[in-house]
Amino acid sequence: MISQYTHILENSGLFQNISTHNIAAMITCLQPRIAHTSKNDFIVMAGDDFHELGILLKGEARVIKESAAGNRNIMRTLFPGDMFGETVVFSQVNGWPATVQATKNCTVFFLSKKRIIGECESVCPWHKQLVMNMLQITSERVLTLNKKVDYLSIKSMRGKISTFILEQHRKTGSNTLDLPLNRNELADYLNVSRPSMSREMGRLRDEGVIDYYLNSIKIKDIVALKSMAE
Amino acid sequence: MISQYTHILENSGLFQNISTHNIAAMITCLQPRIAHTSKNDFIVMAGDDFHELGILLKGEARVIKESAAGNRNIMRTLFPGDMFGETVVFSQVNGWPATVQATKNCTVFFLSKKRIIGECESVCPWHKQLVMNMLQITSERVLTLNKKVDYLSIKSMRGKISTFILEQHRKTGSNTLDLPLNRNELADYLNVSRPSMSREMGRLRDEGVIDYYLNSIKIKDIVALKSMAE
DNA sequence: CACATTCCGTAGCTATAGCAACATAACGGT
DNA sequence: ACCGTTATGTTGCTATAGCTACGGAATGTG
Repeated sequence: MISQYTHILENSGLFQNISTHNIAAMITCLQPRIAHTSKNDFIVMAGDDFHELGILLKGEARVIKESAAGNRNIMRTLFPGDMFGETVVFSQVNGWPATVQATKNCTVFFLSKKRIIGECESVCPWHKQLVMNMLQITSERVLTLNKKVDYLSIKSMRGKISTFILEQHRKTGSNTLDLPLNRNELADYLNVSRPSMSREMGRLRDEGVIDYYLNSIKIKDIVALKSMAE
Repeated sequence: MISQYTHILENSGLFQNISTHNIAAMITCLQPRIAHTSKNDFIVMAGDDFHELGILLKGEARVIKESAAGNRNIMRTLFPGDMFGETVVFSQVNGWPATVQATKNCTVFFLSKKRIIGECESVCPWHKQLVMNMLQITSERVLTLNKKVDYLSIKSMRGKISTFILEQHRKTGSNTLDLPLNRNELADYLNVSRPSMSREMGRLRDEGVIDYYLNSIKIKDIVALKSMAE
């Protein structure tokens, strides 16, 4: 029954660095709740008081959030192995901030907060790894979000572009680098419009600060580039 | 020696829901490293490979971050009880992204990642609470950052203001509400300029959507307000 | 009360980025 | 090589928000 899904759990981050064999053994101890949800049914509703974390084992689902204005937005689409609710479960928020709706028939693996922390430490030494994984996942989420806030807080187009290029430069150390995103994705990430971004990149090129062709960028004047990033 | 600081640890979030008495007992098991740093000395340098989390017990320190352009920015000021490095420690980042510098003579409490997770479960039942606290702190940080990203992603002035007011409205349920921030702080939070914000608020008032006086706001046309929030 | 200081509202000017629309270049499949 | 599709570059117009500066209100202090 569950054992057929261990390979999915293995790829879910929560169980990283735990061998397939041990995952199978842990499941007994974790006492997950397995739920089957039909297409279009709700897995969790916004506002529900719910103290579990979910991992989608089979099917497909959508995380839907209602904006302050009352619009429903699809935040992300879940595929087998994806986890949801991990942030809410460990916070002291009283209700789920989003709705999860099955878009196909789904099988979902629910874990209670208490079980993750470990009520059976003596029996199950892998709990420590589980907790470590959980901490790692949320910590890295914090770092990602922090970086995103950094970018969004830059007001000028120039600043955003330059900072992004410099960041890539720092990672590779090279003056020629490949953008990991295409123009649309980059514009989305920086929260600007694509044409405006292209225009500004063109200006930077005209001024001899950078050169580029498609997603390959060459830094020609790093001093100037740094000054653009404020 | 350390015992004089237990009341500070008590207020640090990491030790919430653990009694003063138990904190004292835990310290033996956690084997913290206590460091004394003179004014202007560095507690941690950016790039250091460091696997501990810090809590400032005495003194004052600054978290300084170097921007992509090479500028040094003061990210925050630490006071006794404040924790730092908690995000980095549990992620797989190889070096510290910021520098922590003492601005007064400091006493710092360092805890290793391993000790927090707990190497001595049988002896110390409070570890679970410690881990819970850690998870709660980072989870709530994720939620806060998510909210901030939401606001920053709204492009129009109107959208930002309306969304913020609606959010406050949802919390209290009342049509008259007090802003928790003054104009400068609000403008900072929304990452816009104060005069532009004031101007747009004035327009919303002229159009009969809201009314306000200083930090007290009255929603006059909630339907319109919701439509402004997109 | 007088005074300083902080906070807030307002206005004019300007730079900037959004938007829509179109042109061109890369890509992928047949 | 052809064609359809997608990604990218470019441009003109316009709305929007930034910036600076200033005046008035509120608050705090001696």
